[in-house]
Amino acid sequence: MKSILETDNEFICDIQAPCFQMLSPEEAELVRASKTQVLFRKGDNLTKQGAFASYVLFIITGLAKQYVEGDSSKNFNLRIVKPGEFVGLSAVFTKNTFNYSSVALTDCQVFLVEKDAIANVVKQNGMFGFNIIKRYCEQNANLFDTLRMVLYKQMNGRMADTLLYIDGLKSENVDIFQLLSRKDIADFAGVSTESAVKLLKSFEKDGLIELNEKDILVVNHNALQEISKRG
Amino acid sequence: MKSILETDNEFICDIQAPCFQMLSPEEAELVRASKTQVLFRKGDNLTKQGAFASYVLFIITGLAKQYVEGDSSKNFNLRIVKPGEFVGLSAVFTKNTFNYSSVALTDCQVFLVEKDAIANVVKQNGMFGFNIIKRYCEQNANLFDTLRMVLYKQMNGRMADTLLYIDGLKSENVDIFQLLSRKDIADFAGVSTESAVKLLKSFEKDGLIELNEKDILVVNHNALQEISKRG
DNA sequence: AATTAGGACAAGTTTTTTATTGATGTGAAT
DNA sequence: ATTCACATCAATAAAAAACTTGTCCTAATT
Repeated sequence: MKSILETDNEFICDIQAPCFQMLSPEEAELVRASKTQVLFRKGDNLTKQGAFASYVLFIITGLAKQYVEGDSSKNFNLRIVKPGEFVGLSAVFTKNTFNYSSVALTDCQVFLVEKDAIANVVKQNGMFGFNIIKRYCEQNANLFDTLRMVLYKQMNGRMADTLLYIDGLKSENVDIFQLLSRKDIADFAGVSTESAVKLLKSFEKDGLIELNEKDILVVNHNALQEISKRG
Repeated sequence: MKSILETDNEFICDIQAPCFQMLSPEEAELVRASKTQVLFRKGDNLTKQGAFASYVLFIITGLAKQYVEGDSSKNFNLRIVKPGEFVGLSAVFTKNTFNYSSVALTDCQVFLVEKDAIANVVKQNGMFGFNIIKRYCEQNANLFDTLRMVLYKQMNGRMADTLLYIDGLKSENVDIFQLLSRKDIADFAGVSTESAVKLLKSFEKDGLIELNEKDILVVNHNALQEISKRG
């Protein structure tokens, strides 16, 4: 009898993600030996800000949101994590604790690999290491963009950024907006929930977007980008 | 500026839990050096079944529920974790992954200690080790009781057990029932939610308990124990 | 001093979740 | 074959979250 939560050992070999394809058989074995697969259900925490991070998470299927926690329910959303992406890469190299939380927006099949295994493989396999570092830098760059956004832009610009970002995920995930509450969107834009509601209404009135229940359709892409630029 | 989520380093010294009192200053320092404190918000996962377990959790304040996950939403609740108790002790000695999930029923201030630190202190300090083992054995014994319950008892007996167990927590935590849904209670008794509702009604009709909204008052303690014994 | 940006609060509405009840089905035990 | 001990399904009611809107307040900008 095998629980639905348990791992099929063959799974890692089947992974289509480019970064695992470039491993030699021995390296793949190294990873395989220190990995486990977990089904995170919708709403489960994948990581908790401040908790010890002894492993890296690799999303196989499902979507999660990554956020930083502030004081009492003041969260700020950093990004949506998609299949093929890592969470907690910083754990491998330096940080011993997660510096953000993340939560499953849908059920997520996730791969956990102990950080030592990843570190060893990185040391052995330059191409793999390069890829990991590249991913890490990308996330970092996005973090700078985010920082700039909250530092220099005001509500309209931030909401425009948020909408453009989420809309960009729609190609791969049509129902992304169904998974997000107004509070989620507000936490991406760094505004209060009420302000988010009002901003969305006003964007709709101005013909920039269309609101259908929870779904949001970006109608005037260029104008939104203009607002984003103006700040 | 210090986030509410961050640790006050002095906290561990102030801990009143007997098991930390018996450490020598150097041992306390060892623990302190590999610990972190995290605020888990109501609904956050403290542990996730199947994820790597590199640390032990010690509850300072708040309540959590510990449960095993089965197939799609078939969970079974093991226990309520109270302040002064550990979660994940098995990680220290053998198991590399958590074999259960747990979730905060209220906001929880939790202490995480890396397992190596605990292991080292246990090796040095016999009394501390004895205490840890004792706690671990207690949890284990409860597990056997639980196993017996689901193996040999049927609905009425299981619900009686569940009510007696939760009622036993009321002395320390009057509003414990407010924190539990009917599904939670059902998952403790290992019955369907609908059966739980019906059982509670029937217990009320028989004058064993009183239902006031979410709160449950055990009126006839002895009769419940009798039902528990009969199975 | 006046305007602006945006949060806080309050109150109402809608949607989602939880709880409840009855009816029906099933497999094990008699 | 029948009963027992449940689970499952469906429909409804009730409670809790989430969403919406308007009003007011404050700190920064003009």
